[in-house]
Amino acid sequence: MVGIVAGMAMHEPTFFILTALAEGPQHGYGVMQTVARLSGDRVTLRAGTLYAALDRLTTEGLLTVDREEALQGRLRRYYRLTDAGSAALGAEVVRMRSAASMAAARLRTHGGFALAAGGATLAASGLALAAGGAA
Amino acid sequence: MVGIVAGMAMHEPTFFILTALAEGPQHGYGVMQTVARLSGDRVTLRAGTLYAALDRLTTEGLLTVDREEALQGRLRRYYRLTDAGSAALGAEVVRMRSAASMAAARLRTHGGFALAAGGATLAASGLALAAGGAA
DNA sequence: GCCACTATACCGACCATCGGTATATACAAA
DNA sequence: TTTGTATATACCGATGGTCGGTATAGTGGC
Repeated sequence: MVGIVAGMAMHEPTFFILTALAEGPQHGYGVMQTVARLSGDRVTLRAGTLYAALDRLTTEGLLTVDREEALQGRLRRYYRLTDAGSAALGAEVVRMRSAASMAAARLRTHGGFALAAGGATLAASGLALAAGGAA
Repeated sequence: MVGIVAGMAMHEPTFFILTALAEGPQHGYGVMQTVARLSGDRVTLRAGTLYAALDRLTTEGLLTVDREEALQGRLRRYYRLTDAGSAALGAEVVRMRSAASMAAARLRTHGGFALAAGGATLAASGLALAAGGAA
């Protein structure tokens, strides 16, 4: 079973969990807060989603347990990205960018519609991303 | 004034169906082929996924039936994006780009892993890792 | 006659996510 | 004191989009 990467797109909560951990190890509850912050409170992970995903991603080899701290009897389990996890997140970034530019191009040819409300911002971010990728 | 979708991320097949229709009306089977072509055969829609999605998106107001052609007794139902559908796809493009740049930035600060090497190399390494992990 | 292609459509199964709940500790407010 | 909120992990049933397969039906090739 490949599944892990192979081009299969990941769901948004999964993507945000990996993104939250990309900067360094964090424990579950910290991931929950980071994801909320990163997404501007748009994605608020449920406990069920979070811990199920952490277990699943660990099994898949994208995450690993960094360390466990016993804080006043409460357990704090820190997770971090494995190399495979970084690669998977990186591949997802590439996939998202290519899909986004494909859709944007087709929306443009369609005519009338020009990327609602975010035209300038979108173009700017696109150029910035292109520059970053090329550097 | 995006608003319509409220930020909920769509799944990849749904995204590709909207993208396929962004250039102009197509019938179901045509969408299936366009999606396969756009994704380089990575996303091959199953009949169940396709027609269920077309129905669902029509109910949600993102698609509408453009026309129906009776071709030698066979029905050809053409769908097209509504304004809401174009807006939803545009919003999704913005969301994907912002999420991608966020993840890329965090991967960079992490140090070890850099996107600088380029998309193709990155994708290749991801696939290589997947193949290795399968063993 | 059989198979592949076009074309729409239904069905059961899978699984990630959602929403809720349970557990336990600490600290602040009523 | 009791309640409520925040931290922190974890289980449970329900939902829903996708997957994989199948049904139907006409066309064209071998």
